[in-house]
Amino acid sequence: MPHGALPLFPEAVEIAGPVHLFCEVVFDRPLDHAYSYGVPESLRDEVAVGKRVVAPFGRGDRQTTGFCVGVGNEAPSREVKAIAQVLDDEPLLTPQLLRLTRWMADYYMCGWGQVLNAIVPAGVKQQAGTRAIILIELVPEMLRPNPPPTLTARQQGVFDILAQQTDPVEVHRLASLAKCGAAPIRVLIDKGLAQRKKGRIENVELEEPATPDQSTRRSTAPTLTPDQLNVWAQLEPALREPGFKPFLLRGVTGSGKTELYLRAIEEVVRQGKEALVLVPEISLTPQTIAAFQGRCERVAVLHSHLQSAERGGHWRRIATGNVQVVVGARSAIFAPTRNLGLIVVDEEHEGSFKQEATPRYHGRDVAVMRAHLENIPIILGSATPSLESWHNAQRGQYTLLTLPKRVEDRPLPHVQLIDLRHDVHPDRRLHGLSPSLERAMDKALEQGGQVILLLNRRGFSTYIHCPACGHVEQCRFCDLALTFHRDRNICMCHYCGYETPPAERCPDCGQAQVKYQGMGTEKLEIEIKSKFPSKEVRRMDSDSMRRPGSHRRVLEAFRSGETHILLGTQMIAKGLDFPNVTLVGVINADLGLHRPDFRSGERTFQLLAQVAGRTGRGPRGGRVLVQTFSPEHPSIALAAVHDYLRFAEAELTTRRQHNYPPYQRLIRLVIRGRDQEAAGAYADRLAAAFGPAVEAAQKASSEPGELRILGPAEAPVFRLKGYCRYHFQLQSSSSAFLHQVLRLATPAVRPPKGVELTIDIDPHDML
DNA sequence: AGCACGCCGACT
DNA sequence: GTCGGCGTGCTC
Repeated sequence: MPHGALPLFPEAVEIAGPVHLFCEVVFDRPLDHAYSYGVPESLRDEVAVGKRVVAPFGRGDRQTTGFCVGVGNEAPSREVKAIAQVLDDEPLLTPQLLRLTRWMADYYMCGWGQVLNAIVPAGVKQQAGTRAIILIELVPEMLRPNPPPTLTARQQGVFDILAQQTDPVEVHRLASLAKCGAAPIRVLIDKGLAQRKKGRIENVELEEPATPDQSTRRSTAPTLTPDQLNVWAQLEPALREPGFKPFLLRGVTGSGKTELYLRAIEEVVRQGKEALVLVPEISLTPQTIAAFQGRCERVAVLHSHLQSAERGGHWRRIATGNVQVVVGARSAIFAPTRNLGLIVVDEEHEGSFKQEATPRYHGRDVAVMRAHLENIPIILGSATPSLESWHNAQRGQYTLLTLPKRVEDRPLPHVQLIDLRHDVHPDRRLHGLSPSLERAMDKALEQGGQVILLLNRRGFSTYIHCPACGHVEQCRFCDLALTFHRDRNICMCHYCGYETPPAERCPDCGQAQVKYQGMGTEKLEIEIKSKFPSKEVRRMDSDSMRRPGSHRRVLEAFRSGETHILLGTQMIAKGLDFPNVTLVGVINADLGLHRPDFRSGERTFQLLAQVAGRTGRGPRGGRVLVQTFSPEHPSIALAAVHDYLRFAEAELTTRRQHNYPPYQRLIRLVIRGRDQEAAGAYADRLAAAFGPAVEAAQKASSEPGELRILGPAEAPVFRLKGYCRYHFQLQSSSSAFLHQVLRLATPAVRPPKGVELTIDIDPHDML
């Protein structure tokens, strides 16, 4: 029956016989379509789109959990089985999320059920943090027995209490309200006057939007700079009416992007809608959170370290419309908002938005698709936009908004490149600090400033090397050198986590004097402490930040001025805002540059720009010293002069030359197996299948598709976690054509036992 | 993915 | 003779 239509002859509906109900179910399997099931009479009131159901699936009719993605009464053309159970009281997904995940399954080439399973938090599926309760309500007057049954005084008391209630009451509460036991309630139900209803309530008290201290709460909005006003003038109209409007907000560090996000959020919240803010996990600091909580009521923060019950609680609060602003990392894009009005993706260029497990989605790209499906504006913000987004802005897909200057006209810091080929220590040994950087630190500290040092490598030494035979200690499972961690006296593989105690002598030639070479943050810390013995030094990397709260403690000590020098990995490059930092030193800008990855130049530029932005945020100004062996490299030279535009232009030119994104689409296939022969043979079989698949795809499509296939080749790191790995790179200007070729080629050539094939759409990690 | 069916090799 | 390897195909 169409929703809202009243039947002309109510009794006619009754005699139309039982309307059979059917539902469509998707399972957590790499299957690309839904399966139809019948809905037994007993479940017809419970079944609903977005709930999970249990159904017999496969030859053995195994009871399998799946998501119901459709309900209807049109009988399927084939015979169907019936669902056995409905698992959820309420749908776990909104219609918008169902559409979004459907798109993801197609685009990222995996099962719809796999996507759904991955995005619904475990705490929601287990209904952790809630418990089932029984609610009692009166039977509607028309349906009560006639004549009315006689009631005892107790039963009448319960009845009267229920009559006063507007909502169903929990049994125990009802008993205490009526000052009786369970018996009179049960009798009331038996006599047909009251009925039971299933319900579910929160078990745990959610930490309420951590009431921020009064100083930050409802902090007043600062006056906008002329640049900000200009951006706001373009943003505001888009927030006032529906429509998919993507914006790319490029604002140099310290230019006040966050203030614009906040205004935009306040605007949509005022309209009674919700806002969704995606930030990189690493930026989800107390500082960031406070910025949002200070200006918005009812903020839900989704960190990755939430307990599953907490996460489930937030999800339910969002689903019931009790949250206005959701702030979170990648997976927060799946927050089940009811009436979304705006999406913000901060630090849009960050690689951590890409998930490196199935479904291998990119949070920013999913965000853009969600905004499109919800018909709402989206703001992608960055000081150094990804070239994908930049290209989209250049060709008018996104509206470009620019904040070219820092607030209060503070200059961007002066960046000086130190050529490590010439600027060496008098003793000729390689130190972390060049003489120039050491002098600059002396001066900055002397004047009461603070120093941040970036070294994007954790551990003590990055390789262990025998000077006699040249042997380098490698991971047993990977083609990678082990890093020595002095704190824990262990050699460790940073890819698979393999650990082994340091060898006394070279395992190859028996020589006793193995050298611990290459500089990591631990070694740098020791060097700094010995060179600045009177100063307080703190290190921040994933090793020293293991304990909960250590992050906050280190940052507080730095903010208070107790710590003078803060050194660390890229963890310290993002978002920190300390006005007293007058010097930033980059120990080795080249570290990421020579990786076999077409984005290495982009990443280097972004990292330098980010870390440079950590200084000069106060009235005292600041400077940046960047140590490098390749000062003429465009990523480094242009970062030094804060010239994103020229960098983007240069980088886009090379991307075009090599048919890399954003000009062409890229898909990477990785084949891995413990047995090298089997993996290699499969890679060859797959390669042979591409020819016919391309031909078939060309025949099937109207426009001629082109495709470049690189591979099979050994992956840059051939052995990883004990697997031998081969890979392909497929490039084409048409994403649809790439997908089509893969859909034709891969089902025909299935990997043998022990070999796995991974399809990575728009890959980031190329190792 | 998971499971059943089915067709070939080395064991009680 | 059968147990069990894995390639193949299907799952409403």
